[in-house]
Amino acid sequence: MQTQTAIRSDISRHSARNGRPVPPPAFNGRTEADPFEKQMQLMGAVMPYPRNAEIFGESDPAEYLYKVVSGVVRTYKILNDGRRQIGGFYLPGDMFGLESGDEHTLSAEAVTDTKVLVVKRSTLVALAARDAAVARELYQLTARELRRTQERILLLIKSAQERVASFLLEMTARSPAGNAVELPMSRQDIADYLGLTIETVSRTLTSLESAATIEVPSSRRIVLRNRSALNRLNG
Amino acid sequence: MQTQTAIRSDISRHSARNGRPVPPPAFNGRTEADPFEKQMQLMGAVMPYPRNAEIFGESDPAEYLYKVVSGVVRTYKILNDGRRQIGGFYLPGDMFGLESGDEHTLSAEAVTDTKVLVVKRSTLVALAARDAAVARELYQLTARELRRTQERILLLIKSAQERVASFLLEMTARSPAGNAVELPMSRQDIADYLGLTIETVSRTLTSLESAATIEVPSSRRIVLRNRSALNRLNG
DNA sequence: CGTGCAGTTGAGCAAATTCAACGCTTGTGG
DNA sequence: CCACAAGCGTTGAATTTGCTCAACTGCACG
Repeated sequence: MQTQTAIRSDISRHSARNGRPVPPPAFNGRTEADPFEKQMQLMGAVMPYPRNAEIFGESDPAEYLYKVVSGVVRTYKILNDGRRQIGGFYLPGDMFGLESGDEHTLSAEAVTDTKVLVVKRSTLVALAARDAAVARELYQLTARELRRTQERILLLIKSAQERVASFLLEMTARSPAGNAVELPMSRQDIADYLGLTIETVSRTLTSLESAATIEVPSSRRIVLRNRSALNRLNG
Repeated sequence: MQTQTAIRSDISRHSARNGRPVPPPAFNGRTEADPFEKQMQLMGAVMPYPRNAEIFGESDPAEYLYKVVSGVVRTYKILNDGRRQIGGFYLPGDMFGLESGDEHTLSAEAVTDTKVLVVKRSTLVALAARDAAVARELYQLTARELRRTQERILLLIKSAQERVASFLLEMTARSPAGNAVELPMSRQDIADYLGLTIETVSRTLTSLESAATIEVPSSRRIVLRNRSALNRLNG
């Protein structure tokens, strides 16, 4: 049992701006502009969310699908004892809100100021019914999400060192390039993602640093010094 | 870090019988016979697998989809340090082998003597391209599996007591009825499913028993005596 | 009746958490 | 411009949890 985040105090400071959909601007996600992409953009609207704003809540009707245009999003669930488990971080180009059913099983918040492409699910589903390519894409997206989730499970049975190492490798792989990552999320976010406490995350990072595996020039910035050591930890 | 199963000795005793497909017999899964069901049965063949036989391996081409007709199946992955993580248990009526991509990410084995309906994935995908209802079904199945996997993640951040309690509740909910469950799997299987050791599982069960929350008349049989206590633990 | 396997139990230990204190940065108000 | 509060991150010490190693029981099978 661990404590993790209880109820976070800064959420309500920025309440979700339910602004009006604006016309989709130039899209700069990371995936190529395939037909599915284009459909999404035509059907959807880009919405801005300030840092820590809620994008949807745990039991909201799952009316929309979302794609990150810029910024970073986290999905999470609060357990009844107050702990928080983060389901995933979504970077530009990633889609989220794919759970089945009529209601979301997770909540979603903006980690940083974020722009999100929002598409009505029913529109997409209707389109999928007519266009097999769209249906296939929808299926693939979900299957990929499933695969990622299964990998998370493997993560969660490992030691703290292994979890942190895997996390760093994952984030580096998903970030622009090179051996350096700018982590957009707090230690608490990382801890709640990995199922650890902030203290353990912090300690693990310092221990990796003193082993010359990584460098931590500033708390949000990490440089990978010895990638093979990390890979060895990765299991 | 934990040890869990290293390499299990009894696997090779029963090698996978690659028997010839037999005509689908009367289907007795738990889901209703919708059109999708019927398609599956028409396209597929029921294959028998003896206890502990491998149904598919981790890097096998993901050529088929599977549905449990009778018996129980486990999917799992072996980590490079020898530990085993069980991805899930599949009871009659459940489908497995849904991961995306060309290769399976998990292996699958029969927990008990099992009959499995096997359907060529390409056949189903081709059908999905023509029939939107099938496509939708395929999507729904995957989305449901995703949801279940997300719930597993919540399980894995909890304490040993909570994990075992959740497991018992899950199995009871999925089993025929009543407050009693016949667990088809070994303690090792349970441990590798919950990310614990067999000792911890065993101790937790005895502790639940001495708290009068459950009864364990025989090691594979569990009676739930105080469901609300279990639910309280469930988080 | 002995062997092997599955499960339980116990004692010691290692890892991660809890509780607590402290430093650093940032933002705010006087 | 400075003082100070608040948030974030790090570090230390004590504690708890679950793991490791080991012994032992019950049971099935030859």
